[in-house]
Amino acid sequence: MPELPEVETTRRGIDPHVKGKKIRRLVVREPRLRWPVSDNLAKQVASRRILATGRRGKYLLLHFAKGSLIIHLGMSGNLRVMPDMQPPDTHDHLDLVFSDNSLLRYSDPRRFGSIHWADCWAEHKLLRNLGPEPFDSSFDADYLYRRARGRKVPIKNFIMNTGVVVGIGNIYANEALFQSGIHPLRAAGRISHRRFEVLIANIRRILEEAIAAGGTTLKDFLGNEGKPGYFSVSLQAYGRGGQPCYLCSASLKEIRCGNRSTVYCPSCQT
DNA sequence: AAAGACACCTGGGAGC
DNA sequence: TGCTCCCAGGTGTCTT
Repeated sequence: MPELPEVETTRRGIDPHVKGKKIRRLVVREPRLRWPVSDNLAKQVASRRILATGRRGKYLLLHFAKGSLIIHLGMSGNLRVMPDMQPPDTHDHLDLVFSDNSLLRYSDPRRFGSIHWADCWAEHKLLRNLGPEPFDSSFDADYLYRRARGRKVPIKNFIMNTGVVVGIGNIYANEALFQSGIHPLRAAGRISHRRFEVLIANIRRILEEAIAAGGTTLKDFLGNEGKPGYFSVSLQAYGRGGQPCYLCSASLKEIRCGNRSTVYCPSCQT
């Protein structure tokens, strides 16, 4: 369950191995992903050449001269490049086989991921209403402050809402709020402009550090080289419920917020 | 319109 | 060993 840094790590890992490759065929062993893999997909990608890779939020993009593949890894998906066809494992649902016999293999035990064709990716139903990228200059304190006016939703839910900003999953939402000293249940509309500046700076720094470390490994995630990410050693809040706060030694609290595990320091985060 | 609950699915770990 | 229960990185959709 990749968050943005895991998706970006995957994109950077596969990029040199898929760019310029021509697709010979698409093998679909299990079409029952979050949405059924379209019957037309194999025909749509056949004989096309991948010109570039991209990412929008947690969606990974493979761009062709005309059209794109939109891949989401869900909670447990991963992509690996293989030099030639290997016997598939239980959850290896798709292979994108290239003309040189190398392939890109999609694996996803929980099948929460998806793959779609789009003539124009930015207009695809799943992507067209997404908020800005966290590293985009339009994602600033003015923007967040304006969007948050009148909103009573907890700030943690607010920043995890992909219509507000993309790419912030549960782990990094916990970390960003901890490092910003903001209580996860605080109403989004009751946060000052100044605190949004701090929050945005922390979101960016944490995501950058996680990408540099190759993502966070919990259970399922492996980079495309099969190497785990190393960011989990830097987590200061997530997974530390009941343990002492690194800043003040108070016992970190663990609650449910937005139906997800949420850890915060009752003393540092207000 | 906004907020919250629920759904999808498999696997791993805890506890008995 | 093996059963049952709970939890997990996401996010679209339904209900209040």
